[in-house]
Amino acid sequence: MKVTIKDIAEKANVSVATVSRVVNNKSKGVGEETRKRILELIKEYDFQPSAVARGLVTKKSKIIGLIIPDLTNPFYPKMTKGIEDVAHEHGYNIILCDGNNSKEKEAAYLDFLNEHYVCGIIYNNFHNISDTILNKILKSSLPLVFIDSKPEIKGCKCVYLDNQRAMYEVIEHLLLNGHRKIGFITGPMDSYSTNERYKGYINALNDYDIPFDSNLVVKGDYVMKDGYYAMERLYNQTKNFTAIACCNDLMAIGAIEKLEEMGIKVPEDISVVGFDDIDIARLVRPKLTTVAQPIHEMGRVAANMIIDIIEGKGSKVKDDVIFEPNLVVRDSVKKNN
Amino acid sequence: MKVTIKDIAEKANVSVATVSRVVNNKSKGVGEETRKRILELIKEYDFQPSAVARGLVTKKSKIIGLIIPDLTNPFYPKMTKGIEDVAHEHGYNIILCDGNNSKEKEAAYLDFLNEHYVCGIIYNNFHNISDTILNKILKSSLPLVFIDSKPEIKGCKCVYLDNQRAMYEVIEHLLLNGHRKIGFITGPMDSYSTNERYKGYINALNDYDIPFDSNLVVKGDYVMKDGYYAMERLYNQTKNFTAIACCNDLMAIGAIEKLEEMGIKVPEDISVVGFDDIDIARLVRPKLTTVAQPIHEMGRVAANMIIDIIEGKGSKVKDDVIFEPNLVVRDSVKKNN
DNA sequence: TTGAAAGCGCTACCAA
DNA sequence: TTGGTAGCGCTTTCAA
Repeated sequence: MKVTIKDIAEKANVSVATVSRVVNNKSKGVGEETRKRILELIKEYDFQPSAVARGLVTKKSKIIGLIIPDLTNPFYPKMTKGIEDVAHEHGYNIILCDGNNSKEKEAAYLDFLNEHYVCGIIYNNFHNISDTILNKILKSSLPLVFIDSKPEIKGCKCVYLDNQRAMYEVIEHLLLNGHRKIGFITGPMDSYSTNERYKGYINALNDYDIPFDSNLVVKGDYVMKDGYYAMERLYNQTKNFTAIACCNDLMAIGAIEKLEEMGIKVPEDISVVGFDDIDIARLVRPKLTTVAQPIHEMGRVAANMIIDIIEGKGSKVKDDVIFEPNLVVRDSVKKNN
Repeated sequence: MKVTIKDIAEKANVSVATVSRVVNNKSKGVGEETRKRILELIKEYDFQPSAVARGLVTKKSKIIGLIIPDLTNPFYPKMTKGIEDVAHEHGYNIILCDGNNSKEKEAAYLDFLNEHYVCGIIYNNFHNISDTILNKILKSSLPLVFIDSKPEIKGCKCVYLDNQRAMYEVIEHLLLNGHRKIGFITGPMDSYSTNERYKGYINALNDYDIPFDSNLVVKGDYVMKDGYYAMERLYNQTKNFTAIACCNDLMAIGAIEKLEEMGIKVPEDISVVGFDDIDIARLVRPKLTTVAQPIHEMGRVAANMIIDIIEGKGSKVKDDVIFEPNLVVRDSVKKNN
């Protein structure tokens, strides 16, 4: 049987109110003598206050909900670590929800978190915010910070990378290395970051007077296998390219796998660039040229934001925190000039 | 303002008890007419019952706590996915706690979970169970399943790999390929799996009449960086080896990185074997020979076990479920004979 | 079929 | 400095 505050109160011959006071470290209102006695009892009986009962009264908790698209993409664990680090520094815990790349599951998790008195949500939505989800968000008065995306909700707090510029730099890098026909493997087209990256691709092409060719663009899904199949589809559509930019590293690696299987050498025959700079990027051969996101730091910032909002310091929190990309040049791009 | 069961009851002109009945799908005790009306109101006002209040009464929840050592080791996300899959099929949610390779944090999480009425815990302890933690476990009456370890607690439920045999097969493979001086990079020596793997190493050596040389054994910590430094230390101790077995893939990859940096070729000069068969293993060059754990399946089994226990079918749950390893031969071992 | 009411473990307010 | 107590939102038992 679990020991409750009432048990401790009885043993100590005081009221539950008094025990509550020492449990919550209210400095005043408890005599030194009494406090000591209660503290001892708490230790002796290993009393742990029920967070549930407490939550029912206070409507608060020290739990932050975190929704991410896919745990098995190393990008997200890294982000999660950043969030967890500062959360812990401030005494908060994280409940991690893996949306499994599914809109429905994300929505279900949103409900779940709302039912459980988390004190805030950090939301890394994979797809654009659907009406269902938007509705849930607007209805809920929970503090909310978006990470790795910028939904079109006025006044919402977001931390994200300048994705457009990032992809622009990738394409520019390819261009400057003499590539003219550049394939592009996207993410899901209804995702914010994919769209931004796509714009970066288009803009760079425009700025360098390269005609856009829709045959060079093929849709992917951010997982490795999909990079493999996207590569296959691209190759069936056209063989007229010397480089491919991918919307993430996982797909780039999948694409390279396919290319190798077809006897095509990277980067000698085809150059490939990734996105994210996950650990694997520097471990595969050729080492993957990619663009790094300061993802751990982004996690830290998001966590600080949500905690500020939770603790009533929301006014000093900026709406948008935008991070700059960092092109990491390795060995998967050939100099063509 | 959040709408409560009381609000719905008022709008529907019934008692909260009746609303509660329809919310909980109690088939009998509510008139068809009433039920319909309430259901509509619930939809209209988007009523979500408070899991917290409910938990306070029932002392149950649909949340399973999961403690893992380190999210950034791809092994654990994979396991987590397996667990989550089954959990979701049964209407349970996972609250994921990343112990960050720290005993203290694990202990803190154990407390955290106990305070929050999770209905069960799946625990992947990194280090051996300390007395503090053992105490917490014994005191708590929560259903508990250990995964990826077998603590010495009588009657505890565990699912794990036959680690000893797995490493035996690794060493045997090396031996059969003509290696006689085999280095060994361990995990933390107070971890169950490390110890078992170490025994496997020793046993194989014995069975093949290879003298044990303590200079060939060096301690690691299961992270990539540590493989790198372990390799360095090993090399400083002795240069008299042709192969190295590592207690996980991450360290194997770190070790290879160090070897390459020193101008030593894998596998031509030194052979390296990993453990776990995470995705990266087949992506690095040379492709890593390693031993696969059916980790997703292990997660599924653990989840099924805990749910069975939670739902009172604990008697049909076996104490131990042991999985067999699967040696995956790739390109990181040289034939020396 | 329905309602009234107790009570889950705690916090917070008011009174002593 | 302390205690009494209402009430958080729900489930559950008993009675109607």
